[in-house]
Amino acid sequence: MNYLIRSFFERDTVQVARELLGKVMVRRFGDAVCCARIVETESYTSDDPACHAFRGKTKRNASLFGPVGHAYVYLSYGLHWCLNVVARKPSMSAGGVLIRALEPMSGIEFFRNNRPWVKYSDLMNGPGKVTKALMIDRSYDGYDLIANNELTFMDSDIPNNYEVQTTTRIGINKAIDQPWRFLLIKSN
DNA sequence: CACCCGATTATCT
DNA sequence: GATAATCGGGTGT
Repeated sequence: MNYLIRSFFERDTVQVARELLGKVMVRRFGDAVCCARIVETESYTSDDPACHAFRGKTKRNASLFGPVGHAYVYLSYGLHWCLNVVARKPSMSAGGVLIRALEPMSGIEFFRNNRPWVKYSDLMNGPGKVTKALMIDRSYDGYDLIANNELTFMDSDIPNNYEVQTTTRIGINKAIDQPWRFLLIKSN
């Protein structure tokens, strides 16, 4: 397995969101290497009213305008951190892919560290849960996910028994008809 | 500077 | 399936 390179993220944001399905999120806690498959993403770009960057650059969303392959981390509902990876073609001013859900593969005991009581199936099946399990907070906003190995992506093929689903995005009230949400579902 | 509300989750029933 | 929790940005006074 190889790490994803920066040019992977320097393409159309929707395409990156789709192709990120099945890739592996790698999280290192000290010497421990923990992996989780990406199973749900959403695309947000600066020409999209639902995107934080739609109304221009602010202190909060500045990372979305920064180099691709870096993280954009923001607080949702005053409670939860959400992890995005900056991705866009060069002609687009800002854009990112929201990592909405992961499926734990290895190092699960580390992912459970914060919340040992949660069911396996509730561990990373939501954007706020993803950041809890990965122990991501505001300090990772702007973090380079390509140049570092504490948190990064590995290339991987989608296993045979999974299928890709495309739906409209959820939890938003603007541009709600765009099919920019991508899921990986076990088909057996 | 006050007010409003959201790319959600946990914890009830 | 309803609702409380909780806070920083955006917007407009």
